[in-house]
This record gives sequence, structure tokens and C-alpha cells, in this order.
Amino acid sequence: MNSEVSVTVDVVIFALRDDDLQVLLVRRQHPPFEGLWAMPGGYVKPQESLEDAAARVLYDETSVRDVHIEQLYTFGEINRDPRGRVVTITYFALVPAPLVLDTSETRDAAWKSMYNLPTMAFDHHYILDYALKRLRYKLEYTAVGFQLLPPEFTLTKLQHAYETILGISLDKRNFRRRILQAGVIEETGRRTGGEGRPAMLYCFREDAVSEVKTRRLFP
Amino acid sequence: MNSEVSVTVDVVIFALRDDDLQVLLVRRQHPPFEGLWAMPGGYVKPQESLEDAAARVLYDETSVRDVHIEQLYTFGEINRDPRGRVVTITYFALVPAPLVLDTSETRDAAWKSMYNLPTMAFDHHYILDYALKRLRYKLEYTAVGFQLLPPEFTLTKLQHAYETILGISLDKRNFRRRILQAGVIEETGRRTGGEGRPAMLYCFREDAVSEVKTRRLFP
DNA sequence: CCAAAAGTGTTGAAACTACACCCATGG
DNA sequence: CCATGGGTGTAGTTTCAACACTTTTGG
Repeated sequence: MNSEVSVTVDVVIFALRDDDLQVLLVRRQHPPFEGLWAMPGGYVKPQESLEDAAARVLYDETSVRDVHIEQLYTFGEINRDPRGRVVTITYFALVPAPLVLDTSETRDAAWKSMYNLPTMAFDHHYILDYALKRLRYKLEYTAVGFQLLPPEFTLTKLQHAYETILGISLDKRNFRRRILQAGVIEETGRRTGGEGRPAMLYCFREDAVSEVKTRRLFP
Repeated sequence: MNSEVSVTVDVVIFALRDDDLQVLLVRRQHPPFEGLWAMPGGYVKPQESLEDAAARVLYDETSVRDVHIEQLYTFGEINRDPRGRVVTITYFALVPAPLVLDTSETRDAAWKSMYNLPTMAFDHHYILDYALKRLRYKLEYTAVGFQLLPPEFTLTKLQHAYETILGISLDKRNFRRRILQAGVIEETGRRTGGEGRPAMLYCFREDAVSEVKTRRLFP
């Protein structure tokens, strides 16, 4: 009954740092691909669901939990791992900016820019490309960008997040009109202090489904 | 290294029969869920990729190959199979109408309407619902409907296919305008005979990517 | 000539893009 | 009072939905 196929989960952990879209990678300590970078991952335990396994991997790397995690794709080519047959269910996680600790750089884990990736182990480069495509796609249609921001944020911050992820610049007025019209965020009443004119702080609307399929948000 | 987790693939095999969207199901001969219906599936062999496994399952059930197959989602809840921990990578396949043989009803396999499903084993009802959602979604944005039709088809047939799958009726003129404008099909020059005025036969354009993301094709 | 199905255009409404200036606050 | 970032409106264009009649063939 056992199919001699190992099952792992790998997690693409996204965060916005310094106006850059970054992923958390670990440097491999052992062959194969020793010294190269890889997505955090691990075997699925018999007593945990796939999503639990992904959450565990995320928590082990970042001490973060209860963030947006979503299944990406399952990879199972025969020779993707030279040690044997491994099927990997990949997830992507969106870690809100304030929870991104500088991940005690002890255990060879580091944030790397999605736009300047190091050489990756296995087929992980391919998987990351796919994850970026999916993130961009979801951003355009479903308004999931909040998940990378603090609970309260300004529209300008939100726009920057979108621009960073999509790799294009957006028109301020059109962006605001559309994102508000989509009805997924609302004013908190609070405002920022500091430089320049104070900005309204917005938050994600709890009663809005995060997966609303809006008409394309951006050009 | 072996994780004590079994890996299977299950395939949602879609076809259009009698102006109805149907799936090929098999009746279970043994416990658990003996006598209930299930999606065709099987263990992934160590020497085949996931997609190969899905193609094999499809071929075993239908003697059809080289059709559109696409990964759907991976299910791995702990108790979805009472016999043990099973992770299932699900695929969906679109079988063009003329290849749908009446599947020698010998081995307890049968086509069932998606709109009137029997009681299903495991979590298969849920999976089928998900597959339908995905198929509809893809249809709206990516023009994959051809895969369920013969190589040459009339616009009316194509429209019927869309209507059957989406469960709504569409305006003839708007449908034609949009589907042609999307540029994924072209005239063959041939026409139908038979009842009424002959209709132009169209075919899928080989040089068009089937996955073109068009602006929403339908309302 | 009649039944059956194919084919075709227009109009009003809504959505989209592009674009430039004034506003509120802190120092 | 000035530097900094926040905030707002419109016009021209494109896209969209709704809708009914004429054409071609076979029997």
C-alpha cells in the first residue's frame, strides 16, 4: 500500500522588505546541492495535514503563524531529487511586514530579493518563478495584497506594495478609485503622523471575502 | 526517508454528452465506500511522473490519450481515506466529444451528469465541485472549451458547450464577436451539411496558445 | 414554399485611461 | 513659509450589453 514515494511540502515565504519583494531561503548544509539555496521545506508527517505541514515549516523558519497560506502546485517529476522519488506540495505564504523579524541569521536562512535570486537547489528556481506568476495573478484579480502589509496601512503604502510585486508603476488616482470601489478595505478613522500631510489609515474589511474576484484591478 | 504517506492521483474526466456536462466515475467494488461512486484513480508508480500517472489512469478508463490534462489541486487531509494516510493529486481531463466511446460499461464505469451526481466515496463530491469551479473559471478567461469538442465545430456547437458548462445562456451575437476577436479559432473553409443553412466549421488555431488570458469572455 | 438553423449591426450605458493641481501638517 | 507627502475630478475613448431580422439550404 505504501507507494515508495516520499511526500514533502516546500513553502515560498514572501515578504516586502525595503520596497522589495523577498523570499526566505535556506542554505543547504548537505548534499545534494550543498551550499546552494533552497525553499524551506520538510517531510509531511503522517499525523498532520498538508496545510498544517506548510504552517509548521513556516513557523519553524519565521516564528510566524496565522498568515495567508495557500497551495501553489504539486511537483513530482521523477528526477527532481537525486536521492529518490519525492513529491512536493508547494505552498506560498504572505508574511505581513511587521512580523518579518530579521530571522536570526543563525541557521543559514536569509531573505533574498525575488528580482535577484541566488543559484537554487533542485527545481526551486522554477517553482519560485511560478509562485511569482501566481502572486501577481492573484493580486490583479483578487485583492490579496493586504496580507503583506501591517493591519493598518495607507493607500500609498498599499500602492507601493502592488507596484513592487507587479513590477510596474500605477496611477495614483486610478489605483485609489479602484481599490476603494472593490470594497475590500475601509477607513479606520486613524491617521498617520510624521512627515507631510497625515494620511488616512485603512484596514482590511473582515466581512469582505479576501478572495472576491473583482474585475481586473489594474491595466 | 519514506514518509509513510501514500500518493495517488485521481482524475476528473470531463466530457460533453447529450448537451450535458458529464464525468466518468467508477463504482467501488470493495470497502471502504463499497458500492458508491468514485473518481478513477490509482497509486503513483515510482517510475512515472504525476502527469504520466494521471494520463495512465485516463487511458485505462477511456482508451483515450493526448487530451488536455491539467493539475487541479492536492488533497491531503488526515482522515480522507479510512485505510490510512493518502495524499491525492487531482487532475482534470477534457475528452473531446468524438473520443467518448460508450466506455464498455463492463467494469462498473459510467458517465454521470455533473448536475446530478450520485453519492460519492471519500471527499470526491467536494473535489468534483472544485473541478467544476475551476473549469468554469478557465472557460471564462482562457478559452479552453475547444478541448471538449471535435477538431472541427460550428460556432453554435461551441456556444452550446459554453452554455452547458457555465450553466447560463449566452447571446449569440456577442458570443460570436468575442470568441472570434479572441483569435483562438479560425475558419476551416468547410461547412456542415444537413438541416437548415450550412454552418462554417471552425478549428482551434494551432499557433494560438490555448492558455491565452483574454479579457473576460463572458458576462 | 416552408422549416430549420446560420448569420449579421447598432445604440445607449458603463468602464477605462490619462492627466495636474491643491491640501494639511511638521519643522 | 516651505518641504513633504496626501488627496481629489474630468473628458475622451473603449468596451459592454441588449436586442430582431434576413439568409441559406434541404425536404
